[in-house]
Amino acid sequence: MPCQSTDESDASMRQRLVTSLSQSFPGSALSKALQCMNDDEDMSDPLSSSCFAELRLDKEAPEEDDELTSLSWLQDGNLLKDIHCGEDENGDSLKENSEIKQEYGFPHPSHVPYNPQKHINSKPPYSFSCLIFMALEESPTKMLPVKDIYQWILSHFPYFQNAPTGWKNSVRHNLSLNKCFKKVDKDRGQTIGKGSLWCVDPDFRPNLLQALRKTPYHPYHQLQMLASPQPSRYIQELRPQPLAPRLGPNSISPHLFPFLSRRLGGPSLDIDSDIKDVAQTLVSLKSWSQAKADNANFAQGLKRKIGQMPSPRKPRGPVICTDNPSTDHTYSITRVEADEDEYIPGSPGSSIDDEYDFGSDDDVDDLSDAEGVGSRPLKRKGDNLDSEGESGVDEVDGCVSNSDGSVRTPIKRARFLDQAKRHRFEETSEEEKKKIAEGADALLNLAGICLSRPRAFAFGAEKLDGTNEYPEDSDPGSDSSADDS
DNA sequence: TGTTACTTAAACACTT
DNA sequence: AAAGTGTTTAAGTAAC
Repeated sequence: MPCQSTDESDASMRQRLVTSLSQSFPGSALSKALQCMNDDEDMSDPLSSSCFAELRLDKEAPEEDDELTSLSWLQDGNLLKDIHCGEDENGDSLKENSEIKQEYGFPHPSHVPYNPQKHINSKPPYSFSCLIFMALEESPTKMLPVKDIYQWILSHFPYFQNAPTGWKNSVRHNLSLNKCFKKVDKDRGQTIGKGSLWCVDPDFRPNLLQALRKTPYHPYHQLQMLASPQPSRYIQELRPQPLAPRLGPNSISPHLFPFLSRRLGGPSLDIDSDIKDVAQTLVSLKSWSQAKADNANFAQGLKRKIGQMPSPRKPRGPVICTDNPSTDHTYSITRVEADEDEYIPGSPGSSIDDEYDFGSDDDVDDLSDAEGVGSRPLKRKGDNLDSEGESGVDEVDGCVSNSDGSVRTPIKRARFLDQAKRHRFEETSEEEKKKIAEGADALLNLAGICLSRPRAFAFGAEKLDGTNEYPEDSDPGSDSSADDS
């Protein structure tokens, strides 16, 4: 399934990209930024400043087959299965259409950026608790009756408009059972008719943020942010630590996607700056793809290095409060410790972000928190006693029991901290691996997108209105090497 | 293989 | 009484 190749010069490619994106975002800062960049012809090798610079200059892969440069190895492992090339007369990729027409109710394919307004047949990749959380967070008062939660979900995820009504039951079920949500006291004079107002329990908000971070398709939120001049606070809080973030399969490389990455990882809320970043990234990707074709060792070395990395299916958890899934946001969650590292919503450096910081030397305690050392058992709503079999904490000596029933005593905590230190050392010594992994993640992302939607650049080319119109021939992988794969 | 997270379905009580 | 809401139980799937 060869992709269309292009003989266009980089300049003309850039021009077409600018034109297309400008049309997609008429009058926006992005258009201006693109035009500004277009006027500035001095686009000196943007690759050199990206994470791929190191990959491109990799000299350690002299042997093996040349066809690796064609990225065909991506397909060897069926990584690109179900990915098709081509467009229909409307400019939509055939792949896109095939997904729209896919059988109803299936989970959204992981290799395609999720657009809830477009992939209306795809089951949203968010759990109900995440959906409820988003609804509540986007509410001005941070509290909603179930009816309005239904409405928010319906309006933001049209999938549910045709879904069986059972999903409403699931929403209510979640509200009832999920400890992250609680009813607002009725004595506040609200007259909302039936039922109560529901809100997020502040104690568990970090858990929900964490859960949302763990879900793929953060870019959806990023796009929402672009469209919204004042993004919801929780979106801002979805960011990881800027220092040496761990990138998961769906994470954004700060080098390749500075805009998205900054949205997830940086404090800046300078929209224009970010838009310019994403525009530059788009052009950089094109330049990168051409530079890549010139280097026969590129993909080969990348492949070899990826082989040293953990399985791509295994999430390397960009964001975790703990390694223990039970400490997430579930019905039996463990509370994020507020005593040692009190969570202050929206405040920089609050606990929700600490788990990202592997870059400082004094963050072992942060790690410990991230591992749930300071976690506290969760009691079910209305319960005065810990549930049978649930983890518990000894309030006297601070021993913490894990969800597996083991108790983390102070001694165990010390051992654990030692493990955390060792882990961090390994992290440091694996610095190169991490960089390669970041590049690999981004490359897989890029390759999947470029082959499935040959005129799209990751998430950046998606229109803010969600209509998915892509710049023509802006595909960084549409060079001949990738076409043959 | 067992555990956990999550979804889905269903029943039932309560409220408006 | 009907509809909506809230709670609870149970079964099933998927990932780890």
